[in-house]
Amino acid sequence: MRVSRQEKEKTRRRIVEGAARLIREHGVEGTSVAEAMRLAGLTHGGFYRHFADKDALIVAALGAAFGERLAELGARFAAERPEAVVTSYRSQYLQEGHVAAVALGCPIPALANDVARGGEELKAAYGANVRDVVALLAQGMSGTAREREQGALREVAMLAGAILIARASDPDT
Amino acid sequence: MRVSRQEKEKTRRRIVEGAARLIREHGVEGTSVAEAMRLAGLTHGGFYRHFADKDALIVAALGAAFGERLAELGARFAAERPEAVVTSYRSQYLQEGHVAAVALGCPIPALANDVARGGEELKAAYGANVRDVVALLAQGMSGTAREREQGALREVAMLAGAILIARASDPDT
DNA sequence: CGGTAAAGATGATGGATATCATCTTATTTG
DNA sequence: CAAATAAGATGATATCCATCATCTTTACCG
Repeated sequence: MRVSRQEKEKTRRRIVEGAARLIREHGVEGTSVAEAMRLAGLTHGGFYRHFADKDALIVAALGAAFGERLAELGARFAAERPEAVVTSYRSQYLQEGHVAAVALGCPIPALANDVARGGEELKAAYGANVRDVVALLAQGMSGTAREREQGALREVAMLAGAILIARASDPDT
Repeated sequence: MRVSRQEKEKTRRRIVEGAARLIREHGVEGTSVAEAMRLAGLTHGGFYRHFADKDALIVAALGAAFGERLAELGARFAAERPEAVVTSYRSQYLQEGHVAAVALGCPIPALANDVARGGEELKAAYGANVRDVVALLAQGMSGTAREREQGALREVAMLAGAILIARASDPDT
């Protein structure tokens, strides 16, 4: 049953947003096309009306996951003084809630291994998005432009590493 | 063709050490039992003479990967002043060579996502090994015991995050 | 030293999954 | 408004993989 153009667009969005959660929680290999479609309320059949192949979905889903996160960070800059953002972001990031909420959490730690083992296109998208996050966060740093960039990168690496390790360990560390 | 007891033990070691490389490079799901056996010069058939199931191999391989790393760190403490170890470890860790050498590199970043999505047993093993690494590294820190532990943990998180991000990005960041 | 059991090989089996083919039904478009 | 077309459903197909069954050969135990 064919649906209208806008309906198709909404469907696509639903698929991508669902997939953005699935890949963070179960990984790229752990996410099947059929499951992504099911989560969007569809069957596997129509998938190729929206994407060339599974890889294309993954790239789109990665973008959506970063989009959520960049919006969150942006909102924080709109609401607080820039110098306060780094501290508040860090304390929110390191909360137990974020460790548990993989599916909606930051994609930098959640997808790092998957992307590292993925194709060039995926790495390019991930890298560009990481640079965006770092650039945003650098606005809340002090020092020269270079120092702020370095500081933001170091901060992101530390935060991502901490979440990664926390999620991969039993309730300790 | 049955082999001697020592031969079997050597075979097992070969399987585990090969798997320790494979899982770091291709992930747990990306590593097949058959491939691990092939890398050890065997066929898939004999696998269950050595392990109850694939999970058991993964746990053993994880332990082997951490073993390599702990030995490396230990050797560093034997060769340098404790205060020098943190700095030298960091500079070696962050080298381009380590980014490229996933298969033989530190398992903390290489396996984090896989372990986070794995079973309890795997997480327990990972967590315990991370604690060992942190405890060792803490010997090269200054301050109270608590501060040294905190500093080592922060250092490990930062290093792992940096490698993770570097591997998941195109040649930038 | 002979019988038994086990290491490893070969060859199923069953389940999962990406992708393709086809069908139905509704939207476009001329 | 009718014909063309496309969204989504159902149903293959082919591949990969973990695990099991069975066979051969050789180590080990009595």
